[in-house]
Amino acid sequence: MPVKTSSRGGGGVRMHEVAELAGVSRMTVSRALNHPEKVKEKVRQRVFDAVSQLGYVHNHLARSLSSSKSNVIGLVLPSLENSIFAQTVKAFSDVLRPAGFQLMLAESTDDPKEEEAVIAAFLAQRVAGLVLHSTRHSPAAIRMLRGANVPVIENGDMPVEPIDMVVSYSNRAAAKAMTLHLARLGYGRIAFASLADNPRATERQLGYADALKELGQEVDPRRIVSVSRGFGGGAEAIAQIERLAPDTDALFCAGDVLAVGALLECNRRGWDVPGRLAIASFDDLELMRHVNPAITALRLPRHEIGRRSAEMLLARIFDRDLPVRSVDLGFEIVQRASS
Amino acid sequence: MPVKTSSRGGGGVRMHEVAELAGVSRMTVSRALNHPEKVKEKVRQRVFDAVSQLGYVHNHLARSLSSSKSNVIGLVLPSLENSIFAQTVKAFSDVLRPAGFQLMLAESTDDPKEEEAVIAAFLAQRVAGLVLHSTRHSPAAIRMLRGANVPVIENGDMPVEPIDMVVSYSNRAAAKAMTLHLARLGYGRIAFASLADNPRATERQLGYADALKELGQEVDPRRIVSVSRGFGGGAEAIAQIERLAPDTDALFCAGDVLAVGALLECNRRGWDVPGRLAIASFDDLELMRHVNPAITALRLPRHEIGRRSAEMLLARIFDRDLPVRSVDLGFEIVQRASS
DNA sequence: TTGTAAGCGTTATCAG
DNA sequence: CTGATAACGCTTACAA
Repeated sequence: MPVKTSSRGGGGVRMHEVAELAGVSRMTVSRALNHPEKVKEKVRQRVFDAVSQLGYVHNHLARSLSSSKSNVIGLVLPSLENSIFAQTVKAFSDVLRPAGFQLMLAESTDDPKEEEAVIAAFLAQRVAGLVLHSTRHSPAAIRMLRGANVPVIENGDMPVEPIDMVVSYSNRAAAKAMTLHLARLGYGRIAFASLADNPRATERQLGYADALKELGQEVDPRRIVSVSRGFGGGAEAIAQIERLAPDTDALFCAGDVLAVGALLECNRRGWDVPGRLAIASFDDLELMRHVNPAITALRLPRHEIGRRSAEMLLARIFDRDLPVRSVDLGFEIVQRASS
Repeated sequence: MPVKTSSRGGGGVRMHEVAELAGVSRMTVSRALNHPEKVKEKVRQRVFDAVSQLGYVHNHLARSLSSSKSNVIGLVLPSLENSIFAQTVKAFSDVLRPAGFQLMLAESTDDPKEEEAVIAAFLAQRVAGLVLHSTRHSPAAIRMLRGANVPVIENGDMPVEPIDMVVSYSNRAAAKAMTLHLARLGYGRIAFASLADNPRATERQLGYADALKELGQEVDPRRIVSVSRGFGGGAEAIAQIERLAPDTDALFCAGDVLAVGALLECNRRGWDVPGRLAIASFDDLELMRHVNPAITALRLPRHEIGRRSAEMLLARIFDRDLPVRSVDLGFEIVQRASS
């Protein structure tokens, strides 16, 4: 028969032991920890003393299981390496940590099957809320999310059919606006550099096409170049343009890194920017302001998206009324020397 | 025939219901889920069918509580915005996800008190392991970690007194090596651009001083410039050098972003690099190879650090023998056109 | 304000 | 290979 011992090697201190040392019941310890105001000051102090004396660490696993309330939020990003997501993650953390929530992170690689697996894993952890930086999901994923009855925020675009809540901007509208901006500046042969296998880049390309249509121009396939990720992709774009459509006078890049890569390649070749070729970026990084010339870019409210998303999630978790479920935070064109 | 729905409104399906539908006990369901090989194929199939028919989602909270085994790893980074950490996070994720582990992320801002709070929060979640990208911790934090008996990896430097396991490189040794490299190239008045409040940058500065000493040179305080973070900091460094020590012939930057900022500022001013001023970076980013001229840099095995750390963590979690507890992955000097 | 009893949903253990 | 039973450590609901 197992002997009940008060001191368990390596296994950690239990609430019960804190209670004993403080001379109260487990419930009082629990309350002192979760709702300090509901315990008389003197008792509370005794409890806290016992906690620190024993080095007690509250078990949130047990708490979550018992209370059916988790304090973990799951974040699914297309890529963990992309620095633009860092701003969003940071914003989430800034709001969530002070509220006592932890962040769980995973990568979907923009693959619906992979995203589905990650969502399943997060639901298994009983996350209190979920943030998806994508708007395309497998039917199974959508079914799981609806069935789980968990607050969900979609982030990467304005989805046609939201799962739950949305905080984003429209890739298509933003790309259209930038293309029109370039046209207004006088550029008449605008090229678009895109990334393959990236649904957001695809939307951006649609926006580019929308703009050309509105301008009464045909989309010239020679001016749509699909390149690989990274700075090297920007250089590829320049090479392709020179080869296929050398009379191009402006290049709109689907991503910030691409734009910088393209600019640096122009620098290297001695092409005048914007004289020989204007460059514009879909996304704004600090770097955009520091290269020579500084790059015209779409400024997207990355930090604000994270903040608002986190706030809406918390509101839902705490059953507060939500005035809106879908927020379009828009974008801003920052005109700089590259165009 | 209507699909059998759970009797509990959004609360989720329990293992018990799966067991009933499959005509087995809960234990068999549990085994089928956790150790499929321990259940007869036919039964296993019945269980899986029941699972998908009911949309059952395994409750890892309950599993962890009951088994005292968590499948979450906590990662504490100095900053969530710094892109160099993205590589590490990615590497962790690549190893941990296939092994069935989730990643929990938090920011310490290089503040021991904040780190302590984050560690406490992670321990409360009963993480299976912890990764700290820092080597300076509050005494209380160290006490908690030792008491918790959790595998810990330290990452950002080679610590004097490791808590548990270490996978890193030595900031001091690397900085010394780069400084000596610049000297060997003929630069005799090398400046160092540092970041305030960054313990790793402080170590790097010590390495810089070590090298000068070895070269028989005095450390000239005019050549040690402390600047703010970001590309702007690089520009500040150039301005300070011009003002305080205009005869400086090489600038070693404590960070990648700083180095790029400095180079771009030189470009802007028309300073020849490396003719007027050579530039070297402590850290290598893809960007380093693309700017003009490409920047000489220390290549640190960021991805390898993440991979090895994750592997060692898993080894410890699964009680496998660990040949070593401390790994110095070293560094590499990549000589490019900027020096 | 504090305590008691009964779970929360799973797994360890041991018996069959 | 499968099942019964007792934990895992905490909180809810209610009683005092």
